[in-house]
Amino acid sequence: MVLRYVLLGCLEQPASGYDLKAAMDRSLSHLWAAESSQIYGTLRALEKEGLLASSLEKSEKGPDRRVYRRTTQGDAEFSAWLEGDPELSPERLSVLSQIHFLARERDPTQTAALLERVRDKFVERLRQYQAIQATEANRGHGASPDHDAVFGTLALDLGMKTLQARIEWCDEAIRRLTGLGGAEATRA
Amino acid sequence: MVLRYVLLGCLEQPASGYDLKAAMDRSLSHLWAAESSQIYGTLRALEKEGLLASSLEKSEKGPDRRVYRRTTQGDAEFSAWLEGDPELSPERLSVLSQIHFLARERDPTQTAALLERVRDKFVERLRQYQAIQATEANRGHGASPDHDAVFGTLALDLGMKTLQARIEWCDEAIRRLTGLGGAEATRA
DNA sequence: GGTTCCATGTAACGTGTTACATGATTTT
DNA sequence: AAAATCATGTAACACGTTACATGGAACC
Repeated sequence: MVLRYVLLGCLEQPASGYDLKAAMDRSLSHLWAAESSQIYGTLRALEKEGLLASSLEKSEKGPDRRVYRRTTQGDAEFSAWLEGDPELSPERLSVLSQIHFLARERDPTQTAALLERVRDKFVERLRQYQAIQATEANRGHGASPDHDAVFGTLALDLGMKTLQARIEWCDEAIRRLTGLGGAEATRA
Repeated sequence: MVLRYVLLGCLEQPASGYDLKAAMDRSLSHLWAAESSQIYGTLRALEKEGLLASSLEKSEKGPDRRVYRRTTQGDAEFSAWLEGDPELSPERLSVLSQIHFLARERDPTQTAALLERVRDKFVERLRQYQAIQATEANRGHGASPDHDAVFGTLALDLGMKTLQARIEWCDEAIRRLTGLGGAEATRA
């Protein structure tokens, strides 16, 4: 239900599935990623529904391209989505299950060790985000001053804030666990 | 790849699919939820792989129950998962796409309004978590002092910290946007 | 002639949801 | 007799990933 609208949104200008895949890999990858197979399938579905129309065009290099463009119906449906209710996907962080069962079946030291590893992964991901942010800051000083500069970083900011909160959570949990293991529980 | 291990983990004591569904709804719902159909299917798959064995047993009320128990192989595989590498599922918050395109196609005021609505949803979810935390604190003062008391709240704490971070992000983004709309951008 | 890039797809699988079917037993 | 609860499932769909197939055109 989301890729549909991402594709519609990317189709302000007519484009082929190949173009869209490339565009998404380039500038939307940390927002929404998709494989070619899924993109092509979704485009066909959108055309069948009447939100897109396509035509075959000769390519300068390579085989013919199927170029999609939004129909008026497509414009309308995209607008409706834009202004519609924001939907929050349910969160499930799978690693919590592992922590839960490990804490039940093993001693606090092992759970703390697992939490350290989880923490490391969060930190690593945070560093990746910081690296992306650094490169985006570099290329974005002559291009588009307001929009891209503000919103390119918005998604990254959210990711980073989320990660920082989770890293802090790991730290606190580890503190509580090593406290339990070393000194017979502080209170509880 | 996760429900498998949640079920294995819940099967310290033999239980039927129905029992497991009930147990998960009761105490693991904010960790990992699953529908009956999926649980029954996964149980059959696990039996086929040799990690579980089942037998039909008469029920006091209702039809016969298929009761599953872990095999030695099941024990081994569950242990391996417990001690294995923690996996972080890739995050994609679908609402970011909506924000992205709205910001591109509409004025900052509308984007700020969307962010307010997103914020409201985060706040509502946070309140739900707080309510759960309150009820869990009440029922958990005679039962199991260390384990459940500490780990029942761990997952909730993470959820709440994550939500708080996201609420702050909304606030900051709204501030930036209304700044842009009102006073011609502070810098950039 | 081989590699790389362009371009579009198919098939199979994995995970999860929704809706429904079936039938027993217990409660009202 | 009807409704609720116990208990197990099937079928269809939705979304997404992985792996592979096909073939042209360009570059070395």
